[in-house]
Amino acid sequence: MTTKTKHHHGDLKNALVKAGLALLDEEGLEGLSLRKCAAKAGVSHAAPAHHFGNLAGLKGAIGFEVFTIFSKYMQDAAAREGDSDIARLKGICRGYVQFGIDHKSWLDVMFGIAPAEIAKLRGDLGDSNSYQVLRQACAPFVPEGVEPHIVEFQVWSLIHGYTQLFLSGRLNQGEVTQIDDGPFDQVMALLDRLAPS
Amino acid sequence: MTTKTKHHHGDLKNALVKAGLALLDEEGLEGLSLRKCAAKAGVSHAAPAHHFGNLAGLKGAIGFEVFTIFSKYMQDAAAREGDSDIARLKGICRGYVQFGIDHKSWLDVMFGIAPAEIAKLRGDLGDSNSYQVLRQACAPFVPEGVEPHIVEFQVWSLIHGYTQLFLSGRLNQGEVTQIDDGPFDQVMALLDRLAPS
DNA sequence: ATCGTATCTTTACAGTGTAAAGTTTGCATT
DNA sequence: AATGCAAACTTTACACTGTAAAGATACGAT
Repeated sequence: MTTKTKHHHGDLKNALVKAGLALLDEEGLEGLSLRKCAAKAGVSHAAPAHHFGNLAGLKGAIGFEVFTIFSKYMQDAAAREGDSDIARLKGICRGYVQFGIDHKSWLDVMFGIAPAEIAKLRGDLGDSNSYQVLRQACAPFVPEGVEPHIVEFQVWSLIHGYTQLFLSGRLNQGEVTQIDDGPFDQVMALLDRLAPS
Repeated sequence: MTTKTKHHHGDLKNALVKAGLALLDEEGLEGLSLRKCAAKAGVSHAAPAHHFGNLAGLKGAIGFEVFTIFSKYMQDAAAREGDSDIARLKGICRGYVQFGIDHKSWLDVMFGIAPAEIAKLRGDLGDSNSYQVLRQACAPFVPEGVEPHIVEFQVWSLIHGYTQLFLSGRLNQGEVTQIDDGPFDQVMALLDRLAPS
C-alpha cells in the first residue's frame, strides 16, 4: 500500500484512473468529473493536471484503461468458447454485449476517444488486443482472395450496433440487466452467413 | 417573422431547438449548452427553463427534432432508391451514414435520449417514421413464419454499428468527409444474405 | 379596465474546468 | 549531511455552466 505524504500521493495516476472507472459505474458518463476523481483519490482538484493536463487527458487515460481491460475480457471470452469457429465468434459477440451491460459507461468513454489517441497510448494500432481477438475469430470465415478486414468490419459493425441499440433500450422493453438470449441469437444468426455459400 | 417584445419572444421553443441544432453542427455535442442556446435565440439564460425545465429537457426536444428530420430524410432516401428491394435497402443504409456524416452530433443527441422519452413526445413508438422506413425496406427479406423485427434488428444493428465506427474513424484512416463506397459496399454485402438461401 | 397566467429578466449560488502562484517532497549531487 | 532542482502536489482565483428564486413584462380572457 502506497504511503501518501502531504504532497506525494505515490501512485496518483493510477488512483485517478481507478477513481474514474468507479465513478462511471456509480454515476454514469455525466457524473464523471475531474474534481470528483480527485476527491475520490484523496487529492486536491488541481492535482490531476500534473499527470493528465486536463479532463480530456484524464478521459483518455481512463479510456485506454478500459481498452486494456476490454482486450483481456475478449481474450478470455474467446478462450472460453472453444467448441467451433462459429461458437467462438458468437461467444466473443456475447462477451461484447455482456461487457457493455456490466460497464456501459466504460464503453462510452472508450468509444468517445479518437482511435488515434488510443494508438498513441498503445504504440501500435494494428496490434490492439481486442481487435486481434476479433481478427482471429473472423479468420476462419474469410473467403479466399478476400481482404480479412471486410469480414472483420461486418462482424464488428453488427455486434457494435447491436450492443449500442440494445443497451439504450431500442430493441427491447424495460431495463437492460442481462442479454436476451432469444433476440441475441436471432440477430447473430446473420453471422452464420458471413461467407457466401 | 415573429416580433419579439421585451418579455415575449413569440416562438422561443422553436428558436431554442433550432439554436441547439446549429450549435451542434458548429461545436459538437460538448459545445452544446443551455446558455449558448439562449444567447443564440436572443434571450436570457433562464428563459429556456420555462419551456423545457432544464438542459435535459432541451436536449430531449432537440433530439426529437432530429428524430423528425431524420425520419423525413430516410423516407426521401427510400423513395430515391426504387430500382429493387435490395437497392432500396442499401440506399436507406447509405442515407443513414450520410446523415451521420452531415450531422454527427445530431445523431449523438438523438441516440442519447431514452426511446421512452421520444415515445412520450411522439405518442406512438411503433409508428415512428424512421423505423417504419426500415420496416418497409426489410419486409421483402423476411422469410415466411419469421418475426419481422428479427431482420429489422439485424439490419439496424449492422448499419448503426457501421455508422458509429466509421464516423469515429475506427474503420478508416483520416478525416471522415464522405462515404467510402468500396468499404461501405463490402460491409453491406452482408445484406445480400439476410434470408437463408 | 382588470386580473391571472404565461413569458420572460435579473440576481444568486453551487459545481466544474483551468490557470497561476505557492508549498512540500523526493532524489541526485556534492 | 547539506544543497538544489524538479516533481508533485495545494491554494487561490476566475470564467463558464446549470439551476433556482424573486421580480418584471406581456398576452389573453373577462
